[in-house]
Amino acid sequence: MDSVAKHDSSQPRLKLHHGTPETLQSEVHDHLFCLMSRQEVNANQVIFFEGDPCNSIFEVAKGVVRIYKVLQDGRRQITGFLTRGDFLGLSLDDHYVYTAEGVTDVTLCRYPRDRLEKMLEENPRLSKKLFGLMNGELVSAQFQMLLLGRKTATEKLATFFVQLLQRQEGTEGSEHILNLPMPRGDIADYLGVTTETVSRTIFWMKKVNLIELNKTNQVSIEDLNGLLMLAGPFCSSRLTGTMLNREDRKGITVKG
Amino acid sequence: MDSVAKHDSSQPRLKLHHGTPETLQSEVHDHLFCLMSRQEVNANQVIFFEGDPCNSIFEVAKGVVRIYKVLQDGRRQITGFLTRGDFLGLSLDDHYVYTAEGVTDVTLCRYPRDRLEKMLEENPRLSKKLFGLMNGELVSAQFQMLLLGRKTATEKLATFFVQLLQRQEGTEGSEHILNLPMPRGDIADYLGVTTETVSRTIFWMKKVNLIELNKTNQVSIEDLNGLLMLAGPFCSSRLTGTMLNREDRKGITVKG
DNA sequence: CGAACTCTTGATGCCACTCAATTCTAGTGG
DNA sequence: CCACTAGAATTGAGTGGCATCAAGAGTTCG
Repeated sequence: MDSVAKHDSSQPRLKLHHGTPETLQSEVHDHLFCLMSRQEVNANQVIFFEGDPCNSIFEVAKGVVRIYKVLQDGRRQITGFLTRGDFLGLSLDDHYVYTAEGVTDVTLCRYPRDRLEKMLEENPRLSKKLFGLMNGELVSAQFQMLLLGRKTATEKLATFFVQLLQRQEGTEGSEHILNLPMPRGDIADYLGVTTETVSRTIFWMKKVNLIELNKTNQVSIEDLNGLLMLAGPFCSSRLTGTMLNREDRKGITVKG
Repeated sequence: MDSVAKHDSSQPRLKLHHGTPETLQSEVHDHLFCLMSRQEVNANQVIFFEGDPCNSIFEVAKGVVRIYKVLQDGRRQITGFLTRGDFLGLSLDDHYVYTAEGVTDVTLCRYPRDRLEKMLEENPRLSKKLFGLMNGELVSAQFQMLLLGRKTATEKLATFFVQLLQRQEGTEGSEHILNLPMPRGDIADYLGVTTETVSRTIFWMKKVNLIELNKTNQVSIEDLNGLLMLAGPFCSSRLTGTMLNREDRKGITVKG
């Protein structure tokens, strides 16, 4: 096979899942097409539990999935929201290391793990692509650790909005309309804060004209630069270009 | 060169880096032996900066390395401490995504990235091994997100101690002596707290007889079960076996 | 022995959590 | 079409865990 990518590249999309170019997903998908079976999952339905034997690997075709880990007393940390093209359960472990649930109704492509692994060994190209996928996840995991350990609630929310914007870049006609398919509690558990804090922070952002709240699940971005400043320049390794120092950020913070 | 591992394997080690069996490292090491060059790094010396062009990949042969990301104002999040057998800069990106420094004096094996990548494409076995390595890192990154987002300072410290114990399992004669090669500030930036909090928490643990403080950089574990309870049952996916509920943990917390 | 650390300890303050009440929203059945 | 209801989101008041600021005590090393 020649070196030209097979998949549709008609429109110049900038969609960056977890910092990984979309080309990867498509190519993996092509490679695995033969193994695929479909699966539908309802909102809030569990796809698999942490600790379940890992027989299948999934690709999200439609909808949003949350993956998370919990402590015994119920404290939950959502480690990612997965959308079209993202992979679920991608590991060499015998057991899933996190629980996966639908946020919305979800359509999944399901690949049997044993056959996938066999293909991996036989096909270096595929192997490299999956390697790239995992790498992207690792990179975004490190960004998330920075966020969880060192950012304030406001900065966390700002970063989250910027992340979502990057993801849906090019997919929506309106550039600064941001949909929030997940409830506040999910956002909170993703950012390591409480729902109340999410709510209050969103209100604050509205007050200082960073965003506007259209519906409960939809905000419009009024001041992208302001958000970027709050989020910090490296919020997901691309999109920034502008280096900004602390003073600038402070300027935003007191503005309202 | 034959297939027998080159480095010392005289004693039955159970060392689990980031949840990955040590066998992986050895095998990768053997595969890459031909490419290797050595490099010495002093304590607190930078190995590479985040954003530097990524021409080399490193394996830690001796010493401890910290990898971290920073915000503009200097807030730092350490995303990992790497020891013998761990890989540095393992990614397909053109630039390093974190900064790496020696905690102690460090000896590194250095592999040129381009040649490593070529080998990856030609050698599915090697590819699979590296895949496993990355997978392990991803798994521990998810544990760390749970820790950073949802655990209290005390639980964080307890988890950290248990992690270190697992790592040095089998390498030391004395089972419950724990060495802390890194300063308090590093521990703080790894756990998302301040040095003061680390200091106070360690003192508290001593007070309630969970640990004993031998030297500044060495503690002895007096009550491993107590630590495990505080850390939570899944603190790094193995070693636990015992499921414990909230009440038990509370019991510990008030004990002193 | 003193300089420069790192680590500890104390006092105070604030951000975000907790608890609680109200409002909003979406879905249901009359 | 409009109550009615359950769950989600917001809002408010009060608290507490951890950060901040500031000394003081060890430790290392020339």
